[in-house]
Amino acid sequence: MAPTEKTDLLQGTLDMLILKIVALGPVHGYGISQRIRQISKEVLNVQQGSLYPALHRLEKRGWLSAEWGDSENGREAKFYKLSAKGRRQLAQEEASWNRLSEAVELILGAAQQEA
Amino acid sequence: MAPTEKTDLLQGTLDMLILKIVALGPVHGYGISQRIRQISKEVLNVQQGSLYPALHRLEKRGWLSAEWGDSENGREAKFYKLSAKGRRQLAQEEASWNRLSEAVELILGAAQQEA
DNA sequence: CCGCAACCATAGATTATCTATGCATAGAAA
DNA sequence: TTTCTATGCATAGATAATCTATGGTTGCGG
Repeated sequence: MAPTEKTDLLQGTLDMLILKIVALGPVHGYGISQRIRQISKEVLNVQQGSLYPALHRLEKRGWLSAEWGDSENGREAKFYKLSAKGRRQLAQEEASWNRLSEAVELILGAAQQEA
Repeated sequence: MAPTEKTDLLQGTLDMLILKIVALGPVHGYGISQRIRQISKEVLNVQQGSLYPALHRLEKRGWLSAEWGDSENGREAKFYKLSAKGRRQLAQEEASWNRLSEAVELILGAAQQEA
């Protein structure tokens, strides 16, 4: 019930995470969620109900392109590739993340100060 | 218009930031937003429409207690103090933040790997 | 044949934050 | 004295992100 426990990821980072995974090489949707989980050591768990709408959103914005193909398990899967526009977007989002997370760290690192 | 630019803070961190600031000593609402802005070097800017509802939420959950008093500028202001429960909550949220932000860093740090 | 993992997808609920607005007062500036 | 700005609290409504809950298909191991 505690708000921090029911959140599987930090709001606002999903697009960046997806773009980053796709930047590592073409991959299908299901594989993206697997890699995010694996690389994050089981900490980040993207729900399918978050993943697929996000992928469609990113594609619609021209940051990803999609193409049907065969997965490693011999099944139909939609593979995504990063576009040049997507690469620029990823860079921007990384910069923004760094800026914001550093700012949060500043607050968390703030020590008691006497009046 | 880009989603990352219109965000003044990372979603989900506001409660933690407020609790942390209040943990530094009793402070009124307006002062909380000022300190967040100052300590974060003008990066984080909490809107009043986000701040006050958040304060009421935190108070209702028993993490903060409020009391009217006089501000440094001789004006009526509501001062907030952290409760024991709030202190525990803050610790939890910090732990959660660390876990999640480290996970994000793992993804961002992931390098190309050959198949 | 049955069940599960792999794959895609959408609808609706929940919730956080922002924008826009409103009000009141102290002090500086004009 | 009037006016503007900063200080201070507050709410309503819009926006948007993510989750929960579904639903479906197919390949493979038991």
